[in-house]
Amino acid sequence: MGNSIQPLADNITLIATPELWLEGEAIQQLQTTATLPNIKLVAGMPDLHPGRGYPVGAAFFTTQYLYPALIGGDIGCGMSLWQTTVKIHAMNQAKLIKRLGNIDQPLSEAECISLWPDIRPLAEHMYASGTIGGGNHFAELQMLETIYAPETARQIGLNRQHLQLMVHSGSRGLGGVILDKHIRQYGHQGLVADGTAGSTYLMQHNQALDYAQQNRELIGRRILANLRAQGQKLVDISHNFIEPVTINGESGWLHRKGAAAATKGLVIIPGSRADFSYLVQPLDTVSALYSLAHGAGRKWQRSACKGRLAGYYTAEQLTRTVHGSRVICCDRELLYEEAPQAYKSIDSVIAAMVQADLIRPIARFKPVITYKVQTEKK
DNA sequence: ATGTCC
Repeated sequence: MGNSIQPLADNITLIATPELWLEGEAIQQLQTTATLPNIKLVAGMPDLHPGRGYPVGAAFFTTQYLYPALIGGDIGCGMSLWQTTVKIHAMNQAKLIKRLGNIDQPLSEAECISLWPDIRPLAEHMYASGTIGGGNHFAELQMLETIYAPETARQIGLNRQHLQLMVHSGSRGLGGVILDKHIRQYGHQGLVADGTAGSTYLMQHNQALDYAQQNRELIGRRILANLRAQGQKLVDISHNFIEPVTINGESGWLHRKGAAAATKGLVIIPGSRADFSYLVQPLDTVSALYSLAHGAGRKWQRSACKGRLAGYYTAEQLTRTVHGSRVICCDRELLYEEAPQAYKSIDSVIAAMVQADLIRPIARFKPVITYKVQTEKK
């Protein structure tokens, strides 16, 4: 095994199989980024795809220097998984959708505290609290489809009779404000981590990381409250952030951009809205820079989706999937941009990591209801 | 990605 770990250069590793489709531009971006000063090691995940200058689905190890632009605006973006007490057989889709209601408006401070009495202060960024955001962000009710590791599934409390809830969201406007300010002042260059600029960024980055995690918790609690259910958060893993690490005895900074942290317990990896999501246990991931794929990875650019799909599918048709799940999305553009056809098969991404001995699958889930946005655009 | 830009 381990045949899906491909060295692209002295300092670049790519986790991919021959069957896995990867865009040339993404590999190009990976190689270009690897030549930046003080970037020592680079690992491409099997969901690697092109980003704005830098690839998405990769981890970068630097010494001394931080590259805020590598992380991008959505600092702290991540995935959480909850086990809910919503009984599958006691609920139908229509009832669930009705109860879920509209969660597009930010929660007031009082609502936040009511949902989560132990919440830490969210400072001035209350405006987006409890909201999912746009783009590829979503909340999804799911049901267990296959359990691969019954003992682990039992230990963490996975329950076949009850729905699971997955939340994908980030730091909303906060991370973007931090990056914009930083880029205006210093551009895209790397900054010494313990210098003034570097340490200021790192402090703000840590706040955004914290805010993003709290916001996912709020979203989860908000949805559970609407469903009149309880729930337990099983997993919360960020895929856009920087953390200090020591690799081969050298201390430095691990930058993850669309790469899930593999050092913080189980990881939930979503497929497209018409595909499975996998709960996995990370194994030895040092070859992948302690990271894993964060999803299926885009196959088509956002801008190409409508042109490729509009002749075949109406927006209405895109609100139903092959799994019989429903997509709550009143934004027609987003329905096309996030169509399952725009993403790779999650099985191909998972297979690459299994073959590389990076993960052990624990269970997989199928979508029941995917919530994007309920409110019509003006 | 964006209490988003046209």
